[in-house]
Amino acid sequence: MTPPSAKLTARRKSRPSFAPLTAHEAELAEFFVRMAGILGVPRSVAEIYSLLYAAPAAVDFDQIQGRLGMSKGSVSQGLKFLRDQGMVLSVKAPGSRRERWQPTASLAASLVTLLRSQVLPALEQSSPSLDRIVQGAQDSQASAEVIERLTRLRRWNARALELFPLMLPPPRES
Amino acid sequence: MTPPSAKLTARRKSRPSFAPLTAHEAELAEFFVRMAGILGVPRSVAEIYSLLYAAPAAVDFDQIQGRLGMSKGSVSQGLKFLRDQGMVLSVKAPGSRRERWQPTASLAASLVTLLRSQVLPALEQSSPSLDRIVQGAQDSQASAEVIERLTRLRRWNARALELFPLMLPPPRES
DNA sequence: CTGATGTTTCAATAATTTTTGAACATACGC
DNA sequence: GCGTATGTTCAAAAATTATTGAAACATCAG
Repeated sequence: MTPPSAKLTARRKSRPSFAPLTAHEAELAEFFVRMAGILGVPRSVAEIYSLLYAAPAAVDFDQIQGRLGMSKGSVSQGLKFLRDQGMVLSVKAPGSRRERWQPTASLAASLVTLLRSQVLPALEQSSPSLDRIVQGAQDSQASAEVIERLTRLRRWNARALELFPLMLPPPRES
Repeated sequence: MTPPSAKLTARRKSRPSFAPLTAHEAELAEFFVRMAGILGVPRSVAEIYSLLYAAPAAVDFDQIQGRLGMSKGSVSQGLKFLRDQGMVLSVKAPGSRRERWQPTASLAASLVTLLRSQVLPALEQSSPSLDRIVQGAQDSQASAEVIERLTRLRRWNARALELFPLMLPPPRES
């Protein structure tokens, strides 16, 4: 599979053959993958972020694909996700169309954004539901115990809903 | 499929034909399912918990299976999960072998336990990894920027690891 | 003791999620 | 403006995760 001479096959693009991850890079990736897993973020996304996180400089599309050995589709979708979450940003080298990626400043902020994007919609959707449910429990002659439980649930939901926006201002446009 | 008369088929056990969920019960279940989804807890487990949560009294195995329309296997596994997380407990009616289930007192406490069970192992596993990684970055001449990032990551990890045990005493045996 | 009742186990199946790759769009350097 | 380097889309395949159901197991009432 490996061409005898790189020069011969490299007439056109000089496909660079990327280094596999170092042991440390792989270990860091496992860390990010584990943590991401808790929030339901797919492995490929965590791997991409990890690579950028430990990189000495911004990394371009082909390097990501090459070093992680994943498909173009995955890299594209993974970067889209990370971009949408505000976890990475791209810089363009002058005189090249190619984008190069790096993590944004604060991982903490990114995580809050990520959490918010998962939890907030659920909370919002639930608010009217919980109102109806508590109402229903009171109308039917539910036990005091159950009404107490449900009311507490609603209180939590409302409180979380207030609290979340305070944790960080919503991501602004660039 | 439906027998003409329940009495005829019910000679032996009087299979009780369970009521489907009320609208409010279903809505509450959706709430729990959504929230559980964030932590990767399967739908069936959330449904079981929800049923118990809104029930006026402890609920037995067959009722859970019947009202939720799920298999014995799912009910058994779901209860095992909830039991292991300390989210439900069983009471036995006297003179009956059958267990009846109800939610434990504090949902909040249960959630912390659940979170812990997901996050703690990841943190613990990661600790030595991160040490090695930071070490490696320093040994090789990584950029100050990267070393800074990795060091911060390790600090976080360590802090979280200290903090978690404080949030709630580990579940004690009964 | 024993047999029916109540529960667990687990291999097979179903459902869901993730990844791939080839076709399609875009825009930039020339 | 053209042609191609650069990225995106999306349907299909692969991988993962959840559910089922039948058989094994356990336990207690009689």
